[in-house]
Amino acid sequence: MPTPTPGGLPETLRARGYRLTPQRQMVLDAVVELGQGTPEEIGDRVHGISPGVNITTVYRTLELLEQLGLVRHRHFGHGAPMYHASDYDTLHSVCHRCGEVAVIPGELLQPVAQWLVEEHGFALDTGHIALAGLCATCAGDPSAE
Amino acid sequence: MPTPTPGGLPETLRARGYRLTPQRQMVLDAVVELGQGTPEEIGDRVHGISPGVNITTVYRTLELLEQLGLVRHRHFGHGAPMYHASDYDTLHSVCHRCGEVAVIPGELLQPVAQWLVEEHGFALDTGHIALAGLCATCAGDPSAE
DNA sequence: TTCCATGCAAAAACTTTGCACATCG
DNA sequence: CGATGTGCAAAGTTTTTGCATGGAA
Repeated sequence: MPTPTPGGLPETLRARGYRLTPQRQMVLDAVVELGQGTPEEIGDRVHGISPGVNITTVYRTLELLEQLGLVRHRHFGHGAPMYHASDYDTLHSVCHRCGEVAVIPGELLQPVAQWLVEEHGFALDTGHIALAGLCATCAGDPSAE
Repeated sequence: MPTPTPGGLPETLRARGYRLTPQRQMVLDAVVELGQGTPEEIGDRVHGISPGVNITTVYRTLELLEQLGLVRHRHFGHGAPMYHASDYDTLHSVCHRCGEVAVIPGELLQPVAQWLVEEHGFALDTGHIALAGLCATCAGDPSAE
């Protein structure tokens, strides 16, 4: 679901004394266009436009963009983190077994979030982790590999 | 909270045609005694008893024990997975910022679990991931590093 | 005695770091 | 022009794999 590129990158960077570079713009664009992706996937996408961009730069840029609040990352349990634009902040479920990912309504965790704040002062970050378990297929068919 | 060592390892292994080895017993013991730990932590503990045991064996054994249902692992968002005995299956919250971990009642996710099964046939595994967010300290004090 | 399991070494996957050159402002 | 950013190469982590030897049954 590629959302239009946010216009705020140049301003956001300058406001904090950072420079606007083509690489930074391309990485942000890639994240937005992909919806979400691992650093490697984002790098691959950037390479499609500018093959010279180094994966190191992708890592450094993602870190910077996250600091600036433009992107965030989340973990699906295993492997590399998934980066996504800050506005694409959805709750997911992942299947342990086959890796299937589904988007689920974040409001589902609303009561949990409320309990955590009230009891522990803990501010739940709904989008940061995916709920793990077994998808319908894997749960119903324990034999398959 | 070290629980007494479960007695079932030899039987469980034999029942599936696996052999009982000192390494397997030591790894399981270490997991139980630690409550939970990363493969490295578990390896370190085993080394305290038998320095020759290779970390490779720890990885392979944890995988086997998980397959046998004797241990499970969970992710705290970042870094290495935490292995724990199957009966130590609790829900946790982790702070993004300082890493603080708290145990929280698993029943909190009961409604979420129910919704997931009914709507998607998805069997939520409550203990597998920790809920991420900011602890009271970090949430209230955004300046600190 | 016969496989299964282990140790060791090397590779793989993912990230980080150091440094000289390039480039934004 | 000067400070920041990038590419490149190398190293760091964590985990996996291949293979010959060792050990449980």
